[in-house]
Amino acid sequence: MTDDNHPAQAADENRLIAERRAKLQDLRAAGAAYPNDWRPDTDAAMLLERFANEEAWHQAALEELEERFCLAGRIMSRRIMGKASFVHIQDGSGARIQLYLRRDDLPDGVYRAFKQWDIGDLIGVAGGLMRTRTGELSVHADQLCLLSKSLRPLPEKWHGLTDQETRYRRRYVDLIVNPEVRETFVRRSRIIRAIRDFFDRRGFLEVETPMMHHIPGGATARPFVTHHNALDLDLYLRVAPELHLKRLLVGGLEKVYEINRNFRNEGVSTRHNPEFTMLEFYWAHADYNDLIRLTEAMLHEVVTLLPGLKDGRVFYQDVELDFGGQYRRVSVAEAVAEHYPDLADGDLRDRDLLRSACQSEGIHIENDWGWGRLLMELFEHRVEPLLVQPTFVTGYPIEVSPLSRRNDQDPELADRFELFVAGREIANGFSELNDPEDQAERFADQVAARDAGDKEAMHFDHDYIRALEYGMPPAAGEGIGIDRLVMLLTDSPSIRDVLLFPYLRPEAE
RNA sequence: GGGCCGUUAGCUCAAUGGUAGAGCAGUAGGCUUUUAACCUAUUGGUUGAAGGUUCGAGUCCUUCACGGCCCA
Repeated sequence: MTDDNHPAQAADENRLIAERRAKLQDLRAAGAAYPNDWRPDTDAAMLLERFANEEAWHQAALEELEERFCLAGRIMSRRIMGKASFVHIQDGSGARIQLYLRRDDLPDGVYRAFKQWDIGDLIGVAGGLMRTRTGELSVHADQLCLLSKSLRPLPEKWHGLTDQETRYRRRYVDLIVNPEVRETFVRRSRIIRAIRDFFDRRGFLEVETPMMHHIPGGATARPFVTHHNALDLDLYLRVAPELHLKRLLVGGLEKVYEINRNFRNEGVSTRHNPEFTMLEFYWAHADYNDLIRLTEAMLHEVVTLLPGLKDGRVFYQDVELDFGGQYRRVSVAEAVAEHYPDLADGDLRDRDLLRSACQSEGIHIENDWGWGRLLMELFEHRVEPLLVQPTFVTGYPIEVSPLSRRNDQDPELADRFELFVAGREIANGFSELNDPEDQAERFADQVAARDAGDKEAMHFDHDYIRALEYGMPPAAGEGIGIDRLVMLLTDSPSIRDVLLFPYLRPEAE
């Protein structure tokens, strides 16, 4: 910081801000700049709800009501008509209520001071209620004070703030002027609370495991690297909590869940943010079929609890999604066979045939990929986008499932599923691999893939193997992308719309 | 990473290569039940940044920054 960045003399200061800053100086001189002694006893939403009935609460009834109300909110609009004014304030409830200010009904000098205030200022108001000619419930003020001066003008009242970049960078302004943004984040909070409640009632313990890992693991993804100064040690931000949560299964915490941030060092898009929120839960003495049933129950409950969503149905980008009842189940092989008629059932494990199928689809492939990886490429290419209604996909190849238990009948497949909705992966769950020797071999395969250049492949986690060697109960575990789920349930086209502060490159100087 | 589009006043937007404008907000005045209040007057610009072409660039060209959409 240099001298020309002094807060009172910022170089980019424009005239509008300068005018308001001058008003603030006057307030400071009067010793009334930033008081903290106003205590509202209600809010706009409560008043609008309580007095919603216009017939019962007509003007005369409101006048007889010997009740005074005290509110605090932000000035959103003003209509000054000489010795009386109308003002709309928006308060912490998110609702707006009109104030009627009449010079002769306010203490001396207050009305004159009010005329110096600006849209955006935070004010306190007290008074009785009234209804205007058009029937709008209004607070007839007999007390009024300025609580916090706003130096920066708010966006225009009619068009508001529409520039996407500014909305994401200045989310605080977006929240003030775009009510649906507030609604989205209220709903996000409700969704997460409903999920916690669902698991708590079933005896799951919410836990917190490390964000900083010596060995990144639990997912195939590139990690962020950071550095611990005192220990002079590089650390990785976690890509998944999975391996720690399963250590807890070993330790006897047999039903655990964590809702927290993961960090993946990959591109940024409408579906990817470098940090994102995952629910992961682990359940001893259960398998992936139990997870499928639990997931259905959870989603149905969450959707039903959200206001305005009945019968488990929700509209996402004009498509109706049905989260009620039992979701469709299909195996990877079935789905691929259905959409690639040239491939017969027996071809789906034929590496050469799958390679040529990928090539004719224009899919980039690597030489060392086995049939499992190739099959998944075909699946992602043509099937995934078509899975609009909630669908559980099962029968995943072991090759792409390094932490899953092998299927008893078919050791090349994992006891695993993924849930797709609106063409997107929402959940990934499987019966856990608790055989330490099998797990050690699969880590070794991952290390070999790493050495061959796959930067997303996992490291060998010796302590995790040691934990398994103590004996992990048979279990199933699942991860659900909370941001993607919230996108679906708030009809948000971009992940940035469900993150309060999505990642953006630094602003240009 | 690639393609397309965008960036002009605080906000929302105009402007054939030829004097940078409007609405809202602001400022001054009027108005004691308004509803995007109204009436009168009026201020406000490094056109994202840097180069280039041109007598002349918001507009055309190049590079860069940031964002949006699509693709990988």
